[in-house]
Amino acid sequence: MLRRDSPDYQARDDAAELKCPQCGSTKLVYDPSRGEVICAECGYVMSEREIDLGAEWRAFTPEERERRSRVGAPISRYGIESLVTDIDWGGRDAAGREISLRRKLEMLRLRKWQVRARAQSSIERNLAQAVIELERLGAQLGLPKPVLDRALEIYKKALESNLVRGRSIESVMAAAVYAACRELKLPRTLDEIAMYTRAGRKDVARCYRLLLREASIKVPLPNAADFVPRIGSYLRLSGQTIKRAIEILEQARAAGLTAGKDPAGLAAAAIYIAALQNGEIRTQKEVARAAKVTEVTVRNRYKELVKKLGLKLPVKK
DNA sequence: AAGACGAAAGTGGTTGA
DNA sequence: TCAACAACTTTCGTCTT
Repeated sequence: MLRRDSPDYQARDDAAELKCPQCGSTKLVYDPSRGEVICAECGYVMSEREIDLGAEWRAFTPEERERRSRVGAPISRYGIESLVTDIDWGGRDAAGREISLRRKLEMLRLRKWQVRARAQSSIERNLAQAVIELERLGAQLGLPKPVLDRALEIYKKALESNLVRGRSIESVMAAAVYAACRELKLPRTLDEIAMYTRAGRKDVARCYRLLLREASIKVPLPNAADFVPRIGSYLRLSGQTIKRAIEILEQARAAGLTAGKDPAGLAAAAIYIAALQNGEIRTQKEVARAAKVTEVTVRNRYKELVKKLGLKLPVKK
């Protein structure tokens, strides 16, 4: 995902110097909910894929740490099954002797708890796998911790609603991650997430819809403006241009041009126009690539926006 | 030569019967 | 479950810079 030739890659290196690579300012603001470091001067987004590995709480005493910690020892992928013991029916001990009624009753009780404990552990076992999956996805997509937390919450909900049975843990978790991204307005497309999942896009999409319906998860509609900062920073555009693009989108929304259109395409078109107006020329191809849509879509949207909104473009010489 | 443009045919997903 | 449908993509020829 993070290619060596992408601006993001560059940005990550630059972030170590705590200096904006665009304007050189040292005034940097960290937005933990998005996992982005933003230049306060020009709006440049650096190292958007930074991951917060720490806990989101602080503890000053060991007791506090104990109380606030929600995790235990690392969960190992293997060997969980082998820890389970079966208690046999039948009233004989290991040597084949009849055992007392008292002992039998005690064993009955033990067996009952054994079964209960195992029923619970099946959920936990599933969850353990799911967490592994979540961490893998999170690392590959470069998602900040709040998103991962939220994704796990959603996944647990799905698990409780019996939505996981019959589906792969992987695809349900991918759907949960996608939902969490949408909720927290961290624009990741379904394709990006599906790219790192064996289940495939279709499967993930189906699970996602299921989540929305069955687990009553509400997700705000995708907003084209949410895509702008990411695309803008990829193209190394100035803060003004990004601001202008968002303005254009706001106008478009007010004029009712955004309904049913691919938000990424709209964002790309707005950026293309804004860049042109500010003299930071980018080709349609570049913008399209950054927004992960085709030139044609950028073109169609941009033509539409210019026409319907009566936007003025600088005359080309 | 590269970018912008538009037409036409193809694709995957949604909707309504 | 199927067909109609809208939006987007792919492809390609033409025009502009």
